[in-house]
Amino acid sequence: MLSKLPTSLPPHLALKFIKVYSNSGDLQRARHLFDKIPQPDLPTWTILISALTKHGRSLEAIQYYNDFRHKNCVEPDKLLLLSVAKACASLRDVMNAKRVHEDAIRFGFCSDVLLGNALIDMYGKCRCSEGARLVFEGMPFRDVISWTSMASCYVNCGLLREALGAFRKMGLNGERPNSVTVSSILPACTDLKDLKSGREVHGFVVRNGMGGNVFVSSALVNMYASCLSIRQAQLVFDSMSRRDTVSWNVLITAYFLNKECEKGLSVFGRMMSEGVGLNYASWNAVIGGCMQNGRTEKALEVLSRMQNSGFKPNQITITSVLPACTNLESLRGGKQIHGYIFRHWFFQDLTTTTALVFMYAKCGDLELSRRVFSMMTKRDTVSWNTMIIATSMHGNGEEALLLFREMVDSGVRPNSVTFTGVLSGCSHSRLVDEGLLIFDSMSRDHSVEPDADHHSCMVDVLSRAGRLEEAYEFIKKMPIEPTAGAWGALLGGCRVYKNVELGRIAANRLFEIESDNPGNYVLLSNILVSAKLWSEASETRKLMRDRGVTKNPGCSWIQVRNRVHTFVVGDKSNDQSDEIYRFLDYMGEKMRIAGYLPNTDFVLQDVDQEEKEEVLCNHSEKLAVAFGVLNLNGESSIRVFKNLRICGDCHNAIKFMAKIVGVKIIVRDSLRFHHFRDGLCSCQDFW
DNA sequence: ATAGGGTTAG
Repeated sequence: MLSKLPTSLPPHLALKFIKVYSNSGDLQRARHLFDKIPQPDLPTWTILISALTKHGRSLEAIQYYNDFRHKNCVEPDKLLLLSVAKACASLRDVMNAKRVHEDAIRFGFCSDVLLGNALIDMYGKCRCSEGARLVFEGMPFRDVISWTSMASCYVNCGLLREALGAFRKMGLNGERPNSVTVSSILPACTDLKDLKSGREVHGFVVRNGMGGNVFVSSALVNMYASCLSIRQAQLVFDSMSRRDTVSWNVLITAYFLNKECEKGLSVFGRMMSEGVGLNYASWNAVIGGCMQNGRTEKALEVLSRMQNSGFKPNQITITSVLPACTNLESLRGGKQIHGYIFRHWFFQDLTTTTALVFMYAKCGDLELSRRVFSMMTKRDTVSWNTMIIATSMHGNGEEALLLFREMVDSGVRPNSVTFTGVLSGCSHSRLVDEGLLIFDSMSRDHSVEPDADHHSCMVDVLSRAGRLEEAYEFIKKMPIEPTAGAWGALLGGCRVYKNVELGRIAANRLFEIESDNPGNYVLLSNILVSAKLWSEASETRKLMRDRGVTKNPGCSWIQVRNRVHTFVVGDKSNDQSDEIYRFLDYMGEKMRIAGYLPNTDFVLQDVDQEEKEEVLCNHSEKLAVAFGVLNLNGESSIRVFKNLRICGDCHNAIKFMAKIVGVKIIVRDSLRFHHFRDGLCSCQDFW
């Protein structure tokens, strides 16, 4: 068909054909025809560009608009600018948004309410409140839509107080808010947890009879759930005359946010039995809600029901369930989800990719974590933070510092989480001076005020480097009340550097502010035992018993094929327990020949030397490592996880084992990852 | 012409 058309149509005919093709949605042909016209006139440009925008082909619309500007022979009309403004809004394209605004001024459309409103909306979607305000303030006449768009823009930009201000001001300026205004403004109250303003808006809704609008009433449910209580939210929900899927979704989310999983699930059940249509957000609200409340199993169960109901997990579903692999440290499951993400092109999404980076890091594979991060084309504060935290967890402080520099250089603003990440990296790599410099630069260069966590990180930086007196001085000079984190860091340092005096001070503070944490009693007792202060050590353990505090049982686990195998000290319940102990015996001989000396400091009981060595050989981490080595299946590395800190003797023994067996052994304890390879550990024995 | 719900880091 196309080839039979004459190559150059007379202009009026070309316009007619482009119109026909555009209206029928055949934009390929419309473009084809358009491209052949040597000098299109204004109506032709306008028809094509507005058709492209209307059919969601915003990128092409903007390209043609830039062509149009380049040729510079015709002036744009209002309709053309309106279309391009819409295109910029849908792509959140600030750069071209500014061009449209410029043209509107240059060609004298500033006083037009219709175009002005479109420009405000465009800037709002682009999250550029300055632009929107310029347009808004330059308008000679403003209607409800101008005010509503301005308020929406403020909400989009996170300027919630300003949004409420606009709502209040519009009444004074003689414009009455409508239901759209109200449903735009209520999320501001919700996010601010501002019950007073929320009630004020609710009053307005009642006085003006807007309660029947589902947008408005659903927003009210959300507001009450966030500002007052789930009960009040339920009351508003019950009084609604009309409810749609979104209203139900709001209620479900509210219950999960309030940690009432069973109620959330039962609302979801009612939704199904009452025949309310479910959509993706409904499923995602339940799955995400379960995940947020630690109900991983339930989340996975709902996920499979979702799939059985004909909903394919979408990008948000996947991002919600990915932390299941992160928390279960299931590298296998995580890789499967990565495959799904790859096949469905979800990897373009920042949130999803960030969750992937974190999953790989927490599952012990920093290399894959880096690889995913390096492929990201756009990075925000959270994604940079995630990579920084990932490298810090693995003890690569230098790399964390480099990432931090790169982040700042690329113009992404660090927040308080960034600094917790960087500083903990410094503490794991003995970067004391660097840590101090970063800490000092926080408020000066980045306007982030150091909080209690940052101070604790600094105590950790100093303590881990053995500068215990300085760490103690730092605590004493802190402008805020030192938390358990700060004293805990000092106590940890005292354990490594065997400082009884400061250890006692730190522990005694911890026994007051964190009296139920068994770890503190155990740490002090360990310090006292290694100083041979047996009776004081047993007093500490007595104090712990008297207070009813019980030691957390240490346990280690490892995933082999599809199963997680868990070990406690002296465990003999594994199918392969006999082999494990035989293997450890055999290893023990080889290790001794290689120069390994058992470090019996780590045995608490006052027993004789031989017995102490016996006790050391059955620590859960050694059992899990042995099991991993026995079940290598051709892998060159194994990953073991432990709930408590790795024991010092185990740390030493695993170095020897990695060398003798010739594999990479990765152990994650409660504080960080240790990469054992060829007789050395990545933490440089600094843990 | 302007409107609501589901996702990532400590």
